Amino acid sequence: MTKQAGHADGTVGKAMDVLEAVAEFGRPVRFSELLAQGRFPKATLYRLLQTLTNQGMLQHDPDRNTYAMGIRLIRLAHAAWAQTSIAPIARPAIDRLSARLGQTVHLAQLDAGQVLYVDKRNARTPISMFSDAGKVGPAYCTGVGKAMLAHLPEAELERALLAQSFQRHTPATITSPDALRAELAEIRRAGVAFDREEHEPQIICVAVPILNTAGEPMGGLSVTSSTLRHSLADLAGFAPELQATAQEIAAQLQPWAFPRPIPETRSA
Amino acid sequence: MTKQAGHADGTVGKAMDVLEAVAEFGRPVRFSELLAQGRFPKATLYRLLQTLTNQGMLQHDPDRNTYAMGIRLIRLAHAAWAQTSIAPIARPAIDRLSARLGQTVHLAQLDAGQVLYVDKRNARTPISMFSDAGKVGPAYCTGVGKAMLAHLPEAELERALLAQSFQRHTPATITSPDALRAELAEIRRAGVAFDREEHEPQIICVAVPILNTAGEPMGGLSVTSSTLRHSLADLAGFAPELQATAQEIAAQLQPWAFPRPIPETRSA
DNA sequence: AACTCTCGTTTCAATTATTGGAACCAAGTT
DNA sequence: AACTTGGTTCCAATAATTGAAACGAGAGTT
Repeated sequence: MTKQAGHADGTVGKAMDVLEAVAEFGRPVRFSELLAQGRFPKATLYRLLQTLTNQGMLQHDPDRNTYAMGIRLIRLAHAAWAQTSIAPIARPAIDRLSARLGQTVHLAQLDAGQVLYVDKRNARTPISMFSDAGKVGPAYCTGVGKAMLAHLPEAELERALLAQSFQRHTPATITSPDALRAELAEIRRAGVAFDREEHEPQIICVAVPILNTAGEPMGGLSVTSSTLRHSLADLAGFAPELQATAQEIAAQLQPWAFPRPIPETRSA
Repeated sequence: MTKQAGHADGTVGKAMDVLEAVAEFGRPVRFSELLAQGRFPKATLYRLLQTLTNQGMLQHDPDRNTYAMGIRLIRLAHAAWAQTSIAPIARPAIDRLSARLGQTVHLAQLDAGQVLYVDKRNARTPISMFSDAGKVGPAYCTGVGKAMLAHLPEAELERALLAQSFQRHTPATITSPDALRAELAEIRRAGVAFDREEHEPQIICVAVPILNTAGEPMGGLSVTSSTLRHSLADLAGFAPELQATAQEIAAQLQPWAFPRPIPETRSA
């Protein structure tokens, strides 16, 4: 029978699956726990784990019989962060924006139709940590998500839309592709996107895309607040500053000649 | 660097090699550049790259025909961070320490006999990022490394010692297990460890372990400086503050037990 | 235009690794 | 001692990987 669509090519695909399974646990995990997920038969999972451990991608604690993320993986992740994330480049600009606005600022990138937060600043605790960044969220109901989706080439947008769950989180959530398309057109026209309590009640935000010279979205930048402290109109007032910062970042981005976002499916 | 980690077992091993090769370039890299390394025959390398790209571990820029680290790795980085790191817990304490001392502060954990830096503060640029942290270093010739090794249970110390390269970096580097054992005994007695230009010339540091109630080292904390600015005696003056902070962190650590449950970040 | 050189992609049969059911072992329970 | 749970190993059928070589697409060059 055919393998399930999406991710399953070769041994490598399976190994990456295992890696992610371990990652998702967020703690050292036992063989049997992974086995219970039913992703792979016993012997296969066993050898996969062994291989990954040999490769230093996982670490095996022989006492507790648990597996955890390995040092090599951390090194690679570090490299990925430094190289393909726009965060290091955007950092100074975001520092300034955050200082000037004194609001919560998010920097995100699009990853397979989802929003990956790569940096975050908060007025109260101006220290940015990776523990804040790195989180993944939906694109269809967040400011940065919609801002980026709005500027995606048609073909890629198509794929991205398929990846959306359109789950209703609040009364304001956009729950259909068509409604989202309309919203995206409006965002494209206005140049800014708003999150009108679409993801969480009382949480609102204004966002702009960071575009390369080809007009493709390389990232998104947003100011987030709550209805208790700001109105949408207040947030709209931040838009010019956001735009300016986004363009500043975009300018820094060019020399690096970054690869385009969302590689995704080939052939099949 | 050449490949160290291993007998390339299976396809997975080779894939990881390719991943690391790309990482080492530190920039988007062409197919031919990787091919020129002679690690793999043309077709093999080609398919390996394709697989990794499909898996989101690499990104392919079709215009420039280059490969770069993929975004999926950043997600994994976040997981690794949340899972192996005491940084989120230690953060407030380190903030305070850094502010009070105005010196470069490192927070590290022991990982398979190596030092994994999980946070770093610098007086000049008080923003801590994963690009600073995430680095891996030797244990036998760094302050934090020795501080942690000194408090390892005998069995684990044994394993850790086997993982040390004892490579000479400077005239002061400790280059034998026996010499290191003696140094560790002294550190255990004194409660603090010094790096006396053992890793890099002119770089010195004072470090203390962060111990749990069982006396096992959960991490290490250090103040780093250079001989141009401080003497070892100066650094010794920081020791009490370091100790206090280490204990503060240790206190915060207890309630969380060992593996800290990850705050849920699910979306779909 | 024709030539050619480089770079990337695809083919295909021989080789090799992967697969996973089942047996096996080791500890802890009843 | 019998039974359960959790982890490791066997091994023949299967499916993937392999890589030399052919192929195609551009970019210069003559």
